[in-house]
Amino acid sequence: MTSTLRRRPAQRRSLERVERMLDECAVLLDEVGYEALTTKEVARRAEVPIGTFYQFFPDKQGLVRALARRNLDAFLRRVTERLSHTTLEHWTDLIDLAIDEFVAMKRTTPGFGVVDFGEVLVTPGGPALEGTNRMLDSVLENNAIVADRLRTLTRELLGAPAGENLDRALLVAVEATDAVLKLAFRTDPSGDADMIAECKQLVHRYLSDHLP
Amino acid sequence: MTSTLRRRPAQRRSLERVERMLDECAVLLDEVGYEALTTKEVARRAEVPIGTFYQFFPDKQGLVRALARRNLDAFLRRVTERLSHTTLEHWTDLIDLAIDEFVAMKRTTPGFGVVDFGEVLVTPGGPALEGTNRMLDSVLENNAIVADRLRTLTRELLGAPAGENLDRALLVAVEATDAVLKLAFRTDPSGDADMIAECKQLVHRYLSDHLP
DNA sequence: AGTGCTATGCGAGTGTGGCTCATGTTAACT
DNA sequence: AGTTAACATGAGCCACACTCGCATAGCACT
Repeated sequence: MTSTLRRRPAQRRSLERVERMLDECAVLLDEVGYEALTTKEVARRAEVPIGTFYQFFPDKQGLVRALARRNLDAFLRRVTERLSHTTLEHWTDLIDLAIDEFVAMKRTTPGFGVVDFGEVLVTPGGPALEGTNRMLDSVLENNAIVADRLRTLTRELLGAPAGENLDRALLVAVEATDAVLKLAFRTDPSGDADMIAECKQLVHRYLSDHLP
Repeated sequence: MTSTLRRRPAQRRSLERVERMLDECAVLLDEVGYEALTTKEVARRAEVPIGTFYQFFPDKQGLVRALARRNLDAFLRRVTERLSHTTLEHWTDLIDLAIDEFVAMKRTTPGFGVVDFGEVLVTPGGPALEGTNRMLDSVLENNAIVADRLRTLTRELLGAPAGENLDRALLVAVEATDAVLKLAFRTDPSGDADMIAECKQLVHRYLSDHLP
């Protein structure tokens, strides 16, 4: 995939700028939501001229996509980090750990409540004429990345099981988890605890068909 | 809830116009997606002046929300219709029937692939300043309506079971189903059959904790 | 230090879309 | 026929996404 950025920031200054823009994008998303987010305001808050903004991001969606990507990286890093301090008894522990980490990020990482890994919006541009929307593709890909990582971890944990169906099952599980957790946070802005528990239950039940 | 329409069309002409606008909105969604959809174009295709458009719909989101609502009504009607021709053996048959009908609508109803019951987008406007987004609320509500209907049907089918947990469980199930089916249609525009099967499996497993 | 040359920084300006509102038209009732 | 209220209309307003041509900074070589 071609990078989500137009120009990859080479020098320190540019790199900081890109980070600042992503930071401000995140807090603005929390403040006003995706639709009301304006590139001008992001640029203004990050103290970057609008022209420069467009040197790095192809468009508004590109900005949000880049943020989603950063969120994904952070998530995987945090999960890996916690795994290095923990010994898992059962594959269900892995699931629970991942869900807990996701929930923690929902609560603390700015903007994560709105975009997490990318599913803010919005539309597959059908057989569209032009400018078809890459957003959903990126969700697909991002959730697929999570699923892939989980598969690897599961393999490591359990020796070497897994028909090819496991891949699909994990993807389904990730997608379902994503949706239910979103529901949990819509129901209760701090994350409905009962629903989070239900989410774990859902995934455990489902995956027990595919794992020991 | 206050109606999604500004003015309820009283006369025949107005009613037809509103229907036409929703129809054109649906096909446009398929053609260009949500972001690229313009109110001007919807109005133009429906042969309705833009001013009149805004007599009925509060804004672009209101239009899409109204379409989502119409989709929901159609879905419930179709499910009810099919139920009247079928005798269910088990509650799983109900689930399967609902899923099949949803899939059928994804395949045939214009715009349904993009908005179904409303989750096109987009954002909860945080503690936003103004114009906070009602879209997600409407998803919440719409999926809750589906869940509620399913609960009633289940009660009828099984006599009278069900702790209060069943309500939550059904909501979770609907949300998860929605997400997985979306995945199935992203993976394969005509609806990945294996994934649809997995979806049923997911829900069966999960709900078997709450139903006999 | 000076001269050319490329990469990067910049923000006024352009096109377009969402939405309004002043005015025209029809219906409803007396 | 006359009065009034409801409805219809589209030119125009404002704000936003995004561009483009000029300015500046960095660098290489003399």
